[in-house]
Amino acid sequence: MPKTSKIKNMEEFASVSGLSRPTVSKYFNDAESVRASTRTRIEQALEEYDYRPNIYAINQNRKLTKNVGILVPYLSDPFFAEIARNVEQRCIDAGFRPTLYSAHGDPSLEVEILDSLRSFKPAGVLMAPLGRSSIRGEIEKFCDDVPTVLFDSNIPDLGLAFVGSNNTQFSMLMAEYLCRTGEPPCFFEMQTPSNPNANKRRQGYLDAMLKLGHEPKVIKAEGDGWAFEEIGRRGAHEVFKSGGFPSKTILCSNDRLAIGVLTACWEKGIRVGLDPEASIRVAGQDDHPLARYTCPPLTTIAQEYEAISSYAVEMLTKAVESGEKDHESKLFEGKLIMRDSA
Amino acid sequence: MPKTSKIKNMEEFASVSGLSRPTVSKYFNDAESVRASTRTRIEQALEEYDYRPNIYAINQNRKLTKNVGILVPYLSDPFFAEIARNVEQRCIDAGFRPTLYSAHGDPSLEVEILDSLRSFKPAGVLMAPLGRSSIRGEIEKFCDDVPTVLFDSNIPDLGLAFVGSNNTQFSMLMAEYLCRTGEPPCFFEMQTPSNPNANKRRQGYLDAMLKLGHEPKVIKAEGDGWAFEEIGRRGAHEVFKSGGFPSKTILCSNDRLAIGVLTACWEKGIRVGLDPEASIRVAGQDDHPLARYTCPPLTTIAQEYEAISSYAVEMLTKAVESGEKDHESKLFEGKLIMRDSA
DNA sequence: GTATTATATTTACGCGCGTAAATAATGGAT
DNA sequence: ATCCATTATTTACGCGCGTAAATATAATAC
Repeated sequence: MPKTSKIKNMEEFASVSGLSRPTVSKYFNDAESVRASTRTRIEQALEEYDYRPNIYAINQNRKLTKNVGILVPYLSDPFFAEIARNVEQRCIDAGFRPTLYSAHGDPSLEVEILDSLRSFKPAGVLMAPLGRSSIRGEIEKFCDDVPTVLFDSNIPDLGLAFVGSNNTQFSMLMAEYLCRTGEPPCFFEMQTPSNPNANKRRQGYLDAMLKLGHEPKVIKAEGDGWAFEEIGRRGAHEVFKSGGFPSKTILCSNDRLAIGVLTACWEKGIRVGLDPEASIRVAGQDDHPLARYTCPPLTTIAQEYEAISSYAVEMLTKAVESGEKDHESKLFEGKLIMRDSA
Repeated sequence: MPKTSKIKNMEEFASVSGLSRPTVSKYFNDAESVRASTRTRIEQALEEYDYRPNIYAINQNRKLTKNVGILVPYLSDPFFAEIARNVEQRCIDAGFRPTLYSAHGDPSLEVEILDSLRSFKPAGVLMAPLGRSSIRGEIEKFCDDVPTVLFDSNIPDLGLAFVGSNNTQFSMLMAEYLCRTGEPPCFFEMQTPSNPNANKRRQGYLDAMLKLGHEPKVIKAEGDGWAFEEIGRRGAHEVFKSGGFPSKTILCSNDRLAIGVLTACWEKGIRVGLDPEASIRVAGQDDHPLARYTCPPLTTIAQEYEAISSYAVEMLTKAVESGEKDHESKLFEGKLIMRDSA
């Protein structure tokens, strides 16, 4: 395959493939828009001469690009890494060119990213907001300008749509399971949770306990930021110091917190799990990629990663194509994943 | 701040700030290149009118953009997420515009990304290759065209530079520590490791054992892909079935594998750690973000995340600015992180 | 104040492509 | 062969900016 001479631009490429530039241009915008015989000629020339249209020149003149921005709050969190991977793939499948960004837990960086995203003229943006600490005003302005679908964490009435999990149901489901199988759980969470999902989860717990006639007990761990495991570990140690948990069953607001609690238990010599020798049960929520590998493996609620991803991208595609702007909201239920920790 | 009228292009912006377009253009290319008084005028106008140059038009005419591509093999692996975050930040500090990509463990996707990266005309690329399964030819062609610094996993003689860890030293250090403090370790690794670092680590173990006069014992876990924890878990169970590990000390090729081994031990009811009741010691390598939170917390070798990141970006910056092409290689030593697992 | 730099303006061209309109060629059906 | 509908070509303009050269202006030195 001797790529004879370097092709510099579409003009040259058109001439070596024996066509005119506008025709070739049409092909690159939509391969189906040219006659089959023409398509073959272009594709043959493409194999022989390896030419790619200059993306900068392309996008300069297109009102709308095929770019899609994906923004998550914290990419080092495997949960977001995993969902971002999913979303990215769906975007490619839908014919977009996704680019991945992480706010690294910093609200001002989040706004900065949105700002630079603007100049990319994206067809749309898929965004999991930082949550509590997000600067609503700036995000709102962005959503006004760019078709944006929110996922994971909602900001009421913002964007084209919100796709996420029914966090209230998550905690209810788990609380009911825990009540059914042992001592009613207490609820362990961060004092200043980083996003509103945590509030929904607490509420779900409270609702379930009320419904089942048990007294709810909420315990809060101090700490800020995204080092959830450490916050969970320290928080649990604090609780141990001041008399221990009010129940032998601990429902954690999320898996990473639960992982920290497990570590604290280990450090205290407290055996966790279902077997008779264990004195405590611990459960999480999210089905973190490593939840299956904790000791004991963590009982949790699985998010519908794939359903959320595909639905979010579907929403965006629909909105981009139709230009509609009616706000929609879709919540997926979680599934109980029973493992050995509870 | 009444952003009076929408500014469409640099011409308009120049006129509202009372300057000529070429001057404004100079400012955006390098703010220091214009007189201080001019700079202030532009920046004042910038606050009033919010205008951003069209990045597509900019990059079309620049021979070299300020874009930098960052490519890692698997972003859902917290190790790579963490190092990518570091590298990204360094790039921003160095005045680049980084964009993050993950090959998601797929060699063909890796090549595809490089291919699309090409059309971005990046000033440079920072790449952690997939390793064993990388398609050398394609990557070589890419490195010929684009200034590329490899990190984490080396491909001999490719790119401007390689920056990574001294993996041989990692295993030697750990093996020596383990020998000093208990029964000499056996080495647990994947049968088909996903990158050449694993080979260096095995060699380091072999060297250390030879030097200390112990018989080395290498155990291989079956399995392919990036689900290291599962491979480690299954592999350990296989070993247990066929008589158990040849030593009470297990040095794992990496932390994720070790996490799987810990899980298998838990499932087998085997107590791991330093305390007298424990029957097995397990150590890992990498200082995975969650290594501190396993039960027991994992003794491991810490990679110099930040040193590697900053050195890699430094190499790239130097090469981009000077245009030099001499291949350089820099390895950082690891530090022993003693925790309770060994 | 004049000479010397440093910086800004004017003018003009080019980048690689989208896109529109008028025209020409092609292909299939009758 | 004829007509009509598709599809390709020709021509031409514009996008927003980089960039170069010649010129004009401002800042600094003496």
